[in-house]
Amino acid sequence: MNVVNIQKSTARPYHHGALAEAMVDQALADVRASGAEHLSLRGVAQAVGVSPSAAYNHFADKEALLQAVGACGVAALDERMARVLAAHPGDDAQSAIDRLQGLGRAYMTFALEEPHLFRLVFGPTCQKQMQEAEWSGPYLKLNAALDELDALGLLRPGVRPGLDATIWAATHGAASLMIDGGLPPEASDALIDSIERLILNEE
Amino acid sequence: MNVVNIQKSTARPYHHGALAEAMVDQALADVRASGAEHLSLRGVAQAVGVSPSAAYNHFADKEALLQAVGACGVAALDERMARVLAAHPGDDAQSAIDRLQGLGRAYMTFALEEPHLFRLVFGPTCQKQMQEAEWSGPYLKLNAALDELDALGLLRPGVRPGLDATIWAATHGAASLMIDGGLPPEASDALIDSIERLILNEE
DNA sequence: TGTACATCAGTGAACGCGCGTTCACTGATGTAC
DNA sequence: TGTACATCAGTGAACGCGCGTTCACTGATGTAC
Repeated sequence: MNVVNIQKSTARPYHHGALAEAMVDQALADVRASGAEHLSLRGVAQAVGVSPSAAYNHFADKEALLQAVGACGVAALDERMARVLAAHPGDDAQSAIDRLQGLGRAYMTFALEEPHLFRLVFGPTCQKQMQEAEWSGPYLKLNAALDELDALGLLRPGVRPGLDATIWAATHGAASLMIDGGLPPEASDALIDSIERLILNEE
Repeated sequence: MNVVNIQKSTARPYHHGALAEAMVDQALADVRASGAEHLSLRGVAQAVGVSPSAAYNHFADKEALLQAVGACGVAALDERMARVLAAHPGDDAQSAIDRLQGLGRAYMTFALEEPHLFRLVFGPTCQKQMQEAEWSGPYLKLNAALDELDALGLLRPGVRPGLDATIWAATHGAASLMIDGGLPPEASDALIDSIERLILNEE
């Protein structure tokens, strides 16, 4: 008899209020769970409790939603790297080395813990974002870590030019290969050791 | 009036004869052109001139076809690398260095020229193949090239353990990043220079 | 302070599509006697 | 050498599905006077 009232009090408001954000969150969760290639706009809308077409008030198309998810992925990686830097402040040699090690480890850990997100971030869907400056965060952190090592005289002479790209490539490649089974997950420690042997002055 | 005869003489035989091979070839072309994610079993069947269900006499499912395509991709990469080795025989230092350089360059060129195939080969579809020994070809070639450099005393001391994985990772990472726009295509030369500076004894 | 109205953010039904896979079938092939 | 028959490799129709996107619409919001 008071069913109407109960439903009325429970009813969702007609306007969601933060639909764009809610859809990105849901899509992020879906991608994390099963990969961008299985993401469904309709599925996201349904999970959020909204009709399929509502999405088009906030995103041009499915790809735009995926790009937003990709941006979250970059942010997540960047945050992990920032945490590493915060955990190893200090101007001494050991701190600088720890920072570089930690950045590489964070990168590979991210890939192993969030393989689907990692693939989206670096995949064709997010190409444009990568070409633009979206990447400055993680890349600049690596670059700065190398500059610090160099300033402390820890790098072998002549080795610094291009080293940022090389180490990024090595870390990224190891991450990718570990995800796909080309290298075992334990390879990350060996990689970090190997890189240090290559770039640091013998003490 | 002799339409029937003409058609008869032109008619395809009921049995294709080499359908499996023809489908792999067609699928390979399709993947090359537009990526594994857009491959359609029905499309391949149609292009080959056969009904959609005919495929199931030769492949368990679509993924099996894709794995066969992936195997072709690995073979193509391996062949490029083999050609490089053949082009630089010789026991001298320069030949050994040229071989390593050439292998890396071939790997990155393959990625840039065949990005879709590269992604398939290293993507989740072919994970099992990667974990099994399918990979021995390219990887063993790299490993052998490093052994040769080491035997000639060209590597910096202490640097050889794990170097195969590190260089594979760096090359693979650079290839991936160039495909996705994270690094410009010209980065491959810089990468090769950088690696040489890292691993070779100063002359 | 109240009201008209433009704008915004939803609904829900429909369009049109291509897909992977199954099934009962038939034409072709090759082998055993 | 000829024939029966098992097996192989196709056909083509159908199933069932979920998808991205569009469209005309309506309820809610907020702003100008």
